[in-house]
Amino acid sequence: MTTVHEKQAKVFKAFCDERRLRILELLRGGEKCACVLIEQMNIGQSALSYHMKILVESGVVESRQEGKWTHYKISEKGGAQALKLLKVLVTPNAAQEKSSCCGK
Amino acid sequence: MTTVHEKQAKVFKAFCDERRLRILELLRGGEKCACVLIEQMNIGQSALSYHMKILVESGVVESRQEGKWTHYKISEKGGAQALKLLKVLVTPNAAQEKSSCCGK
DNA sequence: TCATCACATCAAATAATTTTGATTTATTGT
DNA sequence: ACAATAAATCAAAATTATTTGATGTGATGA
Repeated sequence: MTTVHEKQAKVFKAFCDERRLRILELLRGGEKCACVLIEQMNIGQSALSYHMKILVESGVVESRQEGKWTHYKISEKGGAQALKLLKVLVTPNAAQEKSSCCGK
Repeated sequence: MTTVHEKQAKVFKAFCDERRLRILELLRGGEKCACVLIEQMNIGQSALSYHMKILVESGVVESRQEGKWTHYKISEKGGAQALKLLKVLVTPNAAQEKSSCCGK
């Protein structure tokens, strides 16, 4: 079973790790193929693949196959959705309950 | 030494964990004291304290001491900063490099 | 078809995060 | 000053995440 919070957490997994932020920074410069990311990142092929999977599953990055190469880029749609979700998460509800505790 | 990516990752640590998302959801309803969070969350006192520390360090939540009670709420400023940062992270750079790889 | 390349996947090892229970610190009321 | 309470902190255990090296898969070109 996968809760709504699990799904939301998945989106932000993209941004809570140093290496993935570095990858995203590279992708901000435009679409990159995996081989470029590997050499720019000083990371093993297998580890990169692992991080790319997390990024793609977050929706923030999309991949495109071209022959035997895989190209990655930031997903406009995914980015927009992440922003929208974050906005909700940090915005107080319309209906504010009064904290009924601590004598307050 | 703490890199810029470490600092950025810290902000999104707030959102990449199920339990912290649940806490944030509760805080969206208004300021809550730790004791309320503990009973609503079904979590140990010590574990809650751990998560609250991460949330506060992310800047997204602020705490207020009132006697022996600690109250937490979503930080308007912190939320806005997180949004601003996320927008940058998912927005392509003005200067797009052309991927010089894979014969492209 | 065969060898090669790019990347995904797997299992094991390693590292980081989270939970738990005990202890400490600060605050309150007696 | 003392006992009681809220919550932070600590160390150990439990759980997850990440890296590594080996192997698998699909595409390419000879």
